[in-house]
Amino acid sequence: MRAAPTILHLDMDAFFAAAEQASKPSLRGKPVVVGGLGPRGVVATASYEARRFGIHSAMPMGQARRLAPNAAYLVPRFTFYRAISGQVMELLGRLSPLVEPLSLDEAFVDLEAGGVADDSAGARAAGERLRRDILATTGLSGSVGLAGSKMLAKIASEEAKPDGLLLIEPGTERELIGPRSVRIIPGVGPATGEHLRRAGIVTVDEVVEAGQDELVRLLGRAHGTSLYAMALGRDDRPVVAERDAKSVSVEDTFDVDLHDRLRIRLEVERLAERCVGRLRGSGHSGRTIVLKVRRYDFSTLTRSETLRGPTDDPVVVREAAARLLDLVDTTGGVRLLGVGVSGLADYTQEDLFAQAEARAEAQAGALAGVPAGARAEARAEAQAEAQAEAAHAGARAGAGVGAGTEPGTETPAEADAGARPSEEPAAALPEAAPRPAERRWAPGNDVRHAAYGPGWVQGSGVGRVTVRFEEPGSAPGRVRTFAVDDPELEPADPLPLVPGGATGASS
DNA sequence: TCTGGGGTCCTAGGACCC
DNA sequence: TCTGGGGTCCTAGGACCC
Repeated sequence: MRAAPTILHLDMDAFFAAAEQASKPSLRGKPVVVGGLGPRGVVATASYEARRFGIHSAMPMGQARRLAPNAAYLVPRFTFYRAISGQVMELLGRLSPLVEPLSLDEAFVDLEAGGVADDSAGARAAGERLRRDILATTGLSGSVGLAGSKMLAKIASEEAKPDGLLLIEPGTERELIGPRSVRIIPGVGPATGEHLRRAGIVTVDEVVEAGQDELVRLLGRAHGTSLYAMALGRDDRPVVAERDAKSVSVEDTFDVDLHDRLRIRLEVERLAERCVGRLRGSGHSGRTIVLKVRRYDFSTLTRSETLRGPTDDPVVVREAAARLLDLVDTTGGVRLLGVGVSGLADYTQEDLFAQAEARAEAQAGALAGVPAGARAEARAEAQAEAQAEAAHAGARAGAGVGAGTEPGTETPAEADAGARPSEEPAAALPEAAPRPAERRWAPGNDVRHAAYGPGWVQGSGVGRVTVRFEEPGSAPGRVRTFAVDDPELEPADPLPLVPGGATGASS
């Protein structure tokens, strides 16, 4: 807790929905819901107009549609949001070298480290200027919290929403948060909140009264001590600019439960390859393979296997995932499958492949007649050896591989593309299907018509697609309907929200 | 039309080692 | 002769966040 409120927390207001409203004039002032549009979709973001109907993040789409049948329902366009996020993060970077992004729409900034503010007046001025700059360059509003610690800055931005700024003067935090619900403290969710309520603890002041020992008894060592400190306003966590990724994972929920064991296995293998594509894209290899299975009854289990050394070989990961699947009873059906890799090492091993392959082949030959699992293990071990040697020899293995690609940033389409590494040993897998019409013409996607110009998909079905022709700077536009295979209509990139601005989106 | 996808951190038990 | 006591790694599950 520092003496001046120089930690800033920025949170963009209803980010995905606001970006859609900014890019689609006819939706401004209207309820907009962004999220999965399939039978098992949930709300990612609801515009403030939609929130008035009771719609909120993580709500099942079906429920949202019942509450607001006339709202606009759109698929998320991550490439577009990422481009806007990049503009915002760039503005934050001008304030300080210490910027800690928490997601596409949220970040901490250490103003003191940037030398832009060392007291309340300076911090407030920097926050107000930032909000103006964000509006000018993106057309969107963000809320700013300023305080002497991360926790309080985050609480402040939440209180300031929407489109506001709140500065918590150091020394006033106890009176501000004391009477409030414990749920305002980041990290206290539904389960912890309920746990505390049953112990008679509802407000932040009551957390303080309970004392550290009681909280540790109720919540465990780490959670108990940190909650007690937070309730007292004590939080010395620094703003950290670079945080290393700890894991990479991909998962799919299926529109209908999967029962066929072969199909389940095939999906696991595809997920494993997609996961490796992302792993490599981020310049990592990893040692622990995790399989996640959500069953028909929503019960979720994970099975993991730790290899002798890190790998980014699609075959090794695929075979490990398949072995893990053998440990799982899928009777009754499966609604979600996921594959992840953790225990990440900071390099890829592309230049080690030749060695590893040669070794693995030699060993596989020696192991003829040994079960597949054992062969894969031998292969992983051979790789681990090759890697250890390379690391020892140069410590520069894989430097620069995957440059320019951030982890976890693909759109579904990009992820699909990345799912098939060029070394691709998965010839046995079916070819990627062409993008189905439902995806190509998903509601919200940008299009361009040879005669009518830029617009966006309002809806599609039974061989037709309805397009509204408007763009960020235009007046609300008109709607026209076309055949889904109309040669004059094609998908398009998002247009800049602000004249002269760049979206950076190219896909 | 009940419940996404990508993460982080913590706990707890057993194995293993000194 | 009723069993030690830590660390560390691995696995599984759960809470939480956006």
